[in-house]
Amino acid sequence: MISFDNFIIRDDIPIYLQILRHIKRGVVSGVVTNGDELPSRRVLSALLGVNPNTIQKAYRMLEDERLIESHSGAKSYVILDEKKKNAVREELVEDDAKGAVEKLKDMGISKSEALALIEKYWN
Amino acid sequence: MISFDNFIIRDDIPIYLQILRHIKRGVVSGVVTNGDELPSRRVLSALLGVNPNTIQKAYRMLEDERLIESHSGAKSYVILDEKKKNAVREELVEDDAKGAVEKLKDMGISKSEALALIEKYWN
DNA sequence: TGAACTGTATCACTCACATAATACAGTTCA
DNA sequence: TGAACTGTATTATGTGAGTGATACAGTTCA
Repeated sequence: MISFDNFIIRDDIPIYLQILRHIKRGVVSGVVTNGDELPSRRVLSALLGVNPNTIQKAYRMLEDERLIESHSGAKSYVILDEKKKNAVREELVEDDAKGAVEKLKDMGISKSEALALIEKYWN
Repeated sequence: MISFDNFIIRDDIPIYLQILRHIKRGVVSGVVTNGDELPSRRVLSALLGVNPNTIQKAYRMLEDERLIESHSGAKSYVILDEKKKNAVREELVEDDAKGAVEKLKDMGISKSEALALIEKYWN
C-alpha cells in the first residue's frame, strides 16, 4: 500500500499535482514498486481532508500515463517496469535539474559557481 | 533604459512574475544598474502584447521591494545599492539552487549524482 | 497653456482549481 | 446473497489569480 504518512498539503501548487508527484517521487526513489496497492479515492480523500474528486484527478492522470491501473469496483494498483521507471525518473530530473541549470545560467552564473552552490546548499 | 529584447512570454507561470524575474536577473547579472529608466507601463504592455495592469502588477511589486521608484505622472527608475543587489542575488539563488537541491534530494539522488546531473545538463 | 506622455485606481471577465452532492455500476467476501 | 466496499460520471457552486477595459489625475515640455 502506497503510504501518505508525513504527506503535508501545501498551498502553492494544485493538490492533485502534489499527489501525483508524491507517487512519482516514490517510484523514482524505490518506495513505490510494481503491484503496490493504492489507497481508494474515498479513503485517501478522508485521510488528506480533500474532496474525492481531487484524488480522482491525480489517479486519472497516473492512469493516462499507464503508471497505475484502475477497474470499476476493484482496487487500483501500480503497474511498473524498468522502462516506465526510467521515464518517470527522466521526467522528474528534467523538471528539476534541467530547470535549475537554465535559471542559474540566466543569472550569469558559471558552471563552477553552480556546482559550488549545489555543494553549499546540499547540507 | 531596461531592455526587453529577446524577452519571450511563456505560459507556464504568470506574466507579471516573468517580468519581475527578468528585471531581477538583470540586476544580478549587472545588466540593470542604479538609475536605469524603466519602460512605461503602456509602452511595455504594447511591446509585450499584454495588458498595462500586468506590467503595473510587476512594477508595483518591485516598488514594494524598494528596487524601483514610481511617482504619479513621472517616469519610473531603478534604485539600487550593493546591499539590495546582494539581497536580490540571494533571493534568486534561494529560488533556484536551493529548490533544486531539495527536489533532487527528495528523489533519493546523492550529492555526487546531483553534481553529475548539473554537469550533464549544463551543455 | 495644452497635448502627450506618465502613474494609479476601479470594475469586469475568464479560467483553473477545488469542493459539494449525488448517482450508478462493478468487486469482494463473510 | 447481500452488505460494504471499490471506481466512475455528472452537474453545480465558490473562489482566487490573472488579465482586460476604462477612467482619472499628475508630469513634462514644446
